[in-house]
Amino acid sequence: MRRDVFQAIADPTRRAIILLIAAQAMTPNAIAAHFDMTRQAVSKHLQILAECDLVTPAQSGREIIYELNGTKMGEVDKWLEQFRKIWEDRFNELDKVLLTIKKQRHEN
Amino acid sequence: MRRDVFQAIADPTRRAIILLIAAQAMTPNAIAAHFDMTRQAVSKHLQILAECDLVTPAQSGREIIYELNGTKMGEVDKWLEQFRKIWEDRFNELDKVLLTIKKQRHEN
DNA sequence: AATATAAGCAACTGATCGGTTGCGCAAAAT
DNA sequence: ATTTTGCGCAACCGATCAGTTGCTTATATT
Repeated sequence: MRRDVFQAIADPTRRAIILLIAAQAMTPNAIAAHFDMTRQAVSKHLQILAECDLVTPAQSGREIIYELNGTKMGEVDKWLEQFRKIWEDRFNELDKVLLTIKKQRHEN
Repeated sequence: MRRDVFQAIADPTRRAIILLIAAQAMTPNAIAAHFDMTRQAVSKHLQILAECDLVTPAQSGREIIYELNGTKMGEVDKWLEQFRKIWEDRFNELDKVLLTIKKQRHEN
């Protein structure tokens, strides 16, 4: 059971769920309605997301509302930080040739 | 064959490889020396990383030097961008109670 | 020319994954 | 009080995965 954030966001369905409840916290049934798959399947994904604290369940009567824990996403961001410098430097190297392309990137 | 960047960085070994060649471009054999696994296993990982352009092979005689394509990591960063606002807002909501914690976070 | 080395490719294997169906339980609705 | 609804849990299944061994090819070395 290696449940880290990276493995959690690897699945496209899981990413879609995250995006969905980012806008609005939801019950498993409500989430499942957005996908072509069983509630149980969605529940499994939610369980995985909950295991690594990407999502927090809040019981309300017989319903369980899952909401996004946005903070946890920072872990991925932190890992990415290591490379941010590299891909910035890479741009600096190609200064002359890619200067125009760089400009375009900043324009949109 | 769903070879997206997210699936690529899901594997811990793959992340380690990325980190390794980020510092220094390497041949499969050189990379394999850093892990407790066969060269072929590493080669498979490299193939996956290459398939989604996270890594670029450069033939040099009979050797193939794999180097990191840092730019590609931006795709993950772009996806993360959607949530950056959320996890910043979350902090603003909890203003009073978490102010001290926020301070601690900024101190280290 | 013979040998050693670097690497990709193919076939196989056990483990994990994403999904299903079927069940039991507790909260709402009737 | 009975039924419906929302949910988690468990067992099962086919597909994919991470790793292995064995082979071939091509470039260096001797």
